[in-house]
Amino acid sequence: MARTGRPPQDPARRLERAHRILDAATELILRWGYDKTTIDDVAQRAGVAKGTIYLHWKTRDELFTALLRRERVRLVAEVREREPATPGELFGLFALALLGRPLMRAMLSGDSEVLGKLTRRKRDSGPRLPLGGPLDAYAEELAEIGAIDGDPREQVIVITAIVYGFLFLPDAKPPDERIAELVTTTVERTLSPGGPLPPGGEQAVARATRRFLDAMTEAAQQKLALSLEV
Amino acid sequence: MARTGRPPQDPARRLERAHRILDAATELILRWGYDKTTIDDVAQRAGVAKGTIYLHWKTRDELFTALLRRERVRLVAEVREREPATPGELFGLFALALLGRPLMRAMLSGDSEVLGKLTRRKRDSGPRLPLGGPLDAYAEELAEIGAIDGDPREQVIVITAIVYGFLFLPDAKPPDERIAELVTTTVERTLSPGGPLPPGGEQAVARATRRFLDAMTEAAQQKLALSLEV
DNA sequence: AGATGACTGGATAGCCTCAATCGGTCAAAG
DNA sequence: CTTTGACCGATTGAGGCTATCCAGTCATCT
Repeated sequence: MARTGRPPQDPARRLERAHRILDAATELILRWGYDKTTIDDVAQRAGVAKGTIYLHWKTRDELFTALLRRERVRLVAEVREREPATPGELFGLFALALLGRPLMRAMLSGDSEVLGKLTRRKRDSGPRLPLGGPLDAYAEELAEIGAIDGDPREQVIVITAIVYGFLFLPDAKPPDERIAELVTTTVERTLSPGGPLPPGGEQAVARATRRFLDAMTEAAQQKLALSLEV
Repeated sequence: MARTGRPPQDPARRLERAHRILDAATELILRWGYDKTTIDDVAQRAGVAKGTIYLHWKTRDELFTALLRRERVRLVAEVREREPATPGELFGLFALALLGRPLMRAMLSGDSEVLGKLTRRKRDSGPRLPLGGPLDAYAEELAEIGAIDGDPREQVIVITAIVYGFLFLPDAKPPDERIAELVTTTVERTLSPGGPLPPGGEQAVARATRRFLDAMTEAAQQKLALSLEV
């Protein structure tokens, strides 16, 4: 993703500069939308020359990709820090984190106001929710533990639908925190088979949840790294 | 909505003609989208002269309004015929009926491919789901019976989110019938507090559900009538 | 009376041209 | 070496003009 030459003088400073550029880009895109945000604008706001941006990314699109990947890393980190112990808590926190990230929401809803011409391109390719293949594995694991009844793959669809539905509530009445709680209880009730978990089940669920977030974190960070250094 | 003069020769024939026009309009709008469907097209397909259409509706928009209202009447009728006895069944059937009605789905999702310039206008004004005020009353009633725990108004939001989420599943993998089932069980699990209903509760729920559908039917039919006569 | 379709005028699509813009490059500067 | 910003050329969009289209009307016909 980044330039092909060897790393520059001070990798730390270089990274810091990359983040400064991404900060500027994020701000401008949220303010003016993707179409109206130019590389010159970003450069000026980041306090670098235009050419410098091209030392980090080959094209405008790659800059934007990096930006989204950074968002995802932060989103996952935000969720992980709160240490959810159940799927309900997990997705409640995901919903909350998504609600607080306008760029992610624009991405998921295909908001053409913000994304401009990227609307179709990114939406068709990228994953709909910032959860990749690990989600299926997680559901599988929960099923084995006995914390899910029914087909795990189908439950993944159900959960996706629930989170989506809450994110794009027509007039989003309750405050974000309340929406997150509602997601939590809805997911909880939907997944739980009714019966109690086997002994040690809760710990197993908590461990599986932690592992899922670790996997997400790892994957997200690797992707981001591709966008920040060779 | 319709013309101000007195009713024409044979009211029954007039009504049949109105429906023929709406049939033609529905077909064309689904095929070409709203923007590209002209009154001339509709007239030709319905086998009437253009002026005749204006004997029924004052403007193009009113024709479209009538069309949507007819869709809603049919949707509600379809659900009611299947006699759902619980909220779960009710919303599962709603989801199923919505999935089978492309115009309604386009409306709800704001599909600009189909709706063209109507996208914003209608979406901002009309109700998001074809469920009006009666829904709140229904939830209230269920709460009194004991079939809902928590704030009924909030549960309405939850249910709305669930149905929405399932309707616009990113890649809609399961077949429609399965989606309907999933909606049913999700709503069931979300609403019920776990404890058993009081004696006679099931009948009470079934009665409330029937009443809700009656109210919806009545309201929808009245609105449609406004679009078809005087 | 009800029904028709030719007609109107306001809006829109298409097209062209020209100027400004902006993504991307690279020779020169530091 | 890293960084810069003037420069290049493709793309975009404003402006203007014309031809077409189409919602809505109404004189005419049945």
